[in-house]
Amino acid sequence: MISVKQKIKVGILDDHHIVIQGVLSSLANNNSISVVSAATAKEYIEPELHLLDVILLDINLNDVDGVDLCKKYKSEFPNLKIICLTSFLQVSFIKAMLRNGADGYLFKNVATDELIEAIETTYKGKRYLGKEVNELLIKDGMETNKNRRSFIPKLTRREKEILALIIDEMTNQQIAEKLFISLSTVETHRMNLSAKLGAKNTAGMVRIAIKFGLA
Amino acid sequence: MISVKQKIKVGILDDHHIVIQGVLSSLANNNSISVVSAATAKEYIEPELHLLDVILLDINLNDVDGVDLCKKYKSEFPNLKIICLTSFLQVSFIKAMLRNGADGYLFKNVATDELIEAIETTYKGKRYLGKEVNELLIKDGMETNKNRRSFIPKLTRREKEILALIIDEMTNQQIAEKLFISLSTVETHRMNLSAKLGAKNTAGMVRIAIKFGLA
DNA sequence: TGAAAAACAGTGGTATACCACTAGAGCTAT
DNA sequence: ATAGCTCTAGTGGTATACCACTGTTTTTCA
Repeated sequence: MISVKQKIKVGILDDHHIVIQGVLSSLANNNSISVVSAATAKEYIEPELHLLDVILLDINLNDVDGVDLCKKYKSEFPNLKIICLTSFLQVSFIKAMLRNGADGYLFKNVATDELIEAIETTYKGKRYLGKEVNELLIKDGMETNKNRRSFIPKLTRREKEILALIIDEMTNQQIAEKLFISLSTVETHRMNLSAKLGAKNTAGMVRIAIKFGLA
Repeated sequence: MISVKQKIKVGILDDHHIVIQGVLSSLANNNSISVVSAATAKEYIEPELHLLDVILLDINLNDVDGVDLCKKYKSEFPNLKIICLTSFLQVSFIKAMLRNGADGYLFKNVATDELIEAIETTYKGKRYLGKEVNELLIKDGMETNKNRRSFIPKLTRREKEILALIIDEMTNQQIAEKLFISLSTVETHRMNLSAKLGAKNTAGMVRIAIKFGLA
């Protein structure tokens, strides 16, 4: 593929040099991502925020709360994608970050592949949650479900209907015929479902749906 | 689509006229399937077996055991596809029929769509089990699992590995790279998995795998 | 009753899965 | 040691899913 596409401009804000080093080396050989800014204190990176497509943000910065920072950055730069990269693997933190506009959430032991995928995915406007993060939310969702408060994404009636048919091995075409709607409509619903569930493809959608108890 | 393809030649053997009538009317308007033979006793249909692509076979024939019949027909006409169409929704019968070479198993309350799909699927050489049948086998598989005897399809080490990666939302390409094998190989494994699990697509594979406890 | 949400539908792609078929290499258990 | 798996890999195609983007109509409910 010969294309002169723009590299994704990434920034890092993290207390620990070692983390920054790790990310830099992970992304060094990647030709679709360039780290244009890295800092251990927010003062150093804030003047460059407007240049960034994606920022990797830690939660436990020594002087300020990353959760608040997330909200602040997101309101100042709505187009900036924020990926939380942290060692806090706690549902409360994850939910707080997502509520405050974070586009991704990764555990610090993330593999290079996943880091790259997270950056590319959020850059494209989709949410990306690390594997452990997803599992944690699902587990939490099932538990809190009984407590009337759940992280289970709210699906509309039609979406649930279509989700069930997808799990039932029907193709979009078959679903369209069954529900007397057009193929496009089914595809649209499917895209929305995929986004709401945070799935990357059919396999993920089915897995998440079943684990959420939606099937 | 303008094509002069051969219709699938189907036969029915069932005690009850009403069932035969139902199948005939279900398939009457279908232009890819033609019912060329229907009978309430085996003597009437056996001379025509060699003409058939697919036969719908009941289990509880008044004079003879359909399970044995299945084995007999299959050995005489290996290319004949046998779909068991019965009101016996019991695991023991289902297993017996499948052991004896049946290609499909449907409950008699089957919808027209599913009947057609079953015929087309088995005609193409794939196994087709009705929805209720599948669920029953899965449930049974999970229960008997504890008793050291299970209907869970035996997957090879590599197949399990690949199945897990599929459920983990990886594409064939990504799996190939991860396992250092070619895309073709992954596709082959995927096809085998799909067949072993009796799934029609990724969605089904994931659903069945999770319900079998393979994930 | 008016705004928001949901459902519907299209265009125009690209990526991926699905499928039938063949076939060699390596291992493995009677 | 040989028949039968398992794993590997290919060809060449078709079907389906994926995706961004835009827009209209219908329903819901504050």
